[in-house]
Amino acid sequence: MTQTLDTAFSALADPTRRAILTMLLEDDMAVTDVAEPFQISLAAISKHLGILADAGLISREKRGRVIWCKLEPDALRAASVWMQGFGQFDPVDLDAFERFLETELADPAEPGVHL
Amino acid sequence: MTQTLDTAFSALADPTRRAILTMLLEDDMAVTDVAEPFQISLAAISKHLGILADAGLISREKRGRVIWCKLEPDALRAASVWMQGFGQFDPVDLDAFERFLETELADPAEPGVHL
DNA sequence: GCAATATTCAACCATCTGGTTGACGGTTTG
DNA sequence: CAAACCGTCAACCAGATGGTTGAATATTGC
Repeated sequence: MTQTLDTAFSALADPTRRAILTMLLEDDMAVTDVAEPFQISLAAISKHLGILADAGLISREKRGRVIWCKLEPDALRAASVWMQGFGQFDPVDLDAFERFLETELADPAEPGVHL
Repeated sequence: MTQTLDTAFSALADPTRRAILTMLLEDDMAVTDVAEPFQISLAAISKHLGILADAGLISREKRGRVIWCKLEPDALRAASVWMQGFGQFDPVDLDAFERFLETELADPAEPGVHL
């Protein structure tokens, strides 16, 4: 968790990592379960989780031999504030967001439409 | 302007590019003027502007031998919506944003505090 | 204790990124 | 027309990124 904006935005730039965050929105998950829907190796997922953790976007807690991953939405605050300043965006349109998540969830890392 | 989220977030991940966007927030600028406060070469700035344009975050218009760069804040909308969904952030706190811009403007690409 | 499970580490690879320099193509201006 | 200016292009480079595989480290269950 170093330079908030640099690490947060570059963490968010990868579709696999955004898909992981979307999954964690539903509930905390073990690393193996996070990896399950993706075709890439567990080690690759572990790296992605490390990047998300460094950016402060998730936290990881070891209980027994399982590591639980938890979304940390506060880390998005700085980035969100920065962005909103450019567009005077309305507070989020939750309907649009729901539709959006469907496309994100539909196919975790395969690009799809994405607005 | 391909996958909106991928290109937008990765464009925003670079501090030089965020500094450029911040400068363009004030007014449209010619490429040479955009480059002026930075120590890197004009060609490097030209590349950054290309990346910002590909992400749809700016537009470029040639008038005579000068190319004018213009902020296109709409491109941030999708990314902003995506992010707000994770934190249910309040509509932007403009005071925080002002303080934030000061640190961004203080030293264009040198990291500084940044929240 | 041993085997299976959960996760990371280390080495490696191909590709992308951000920077450089020098040459080039338009556009003014003298 | 020639010189100066604006910006991009092309080739190159060092370092980061995202992926792989195989070995290593905990922890659990039989």
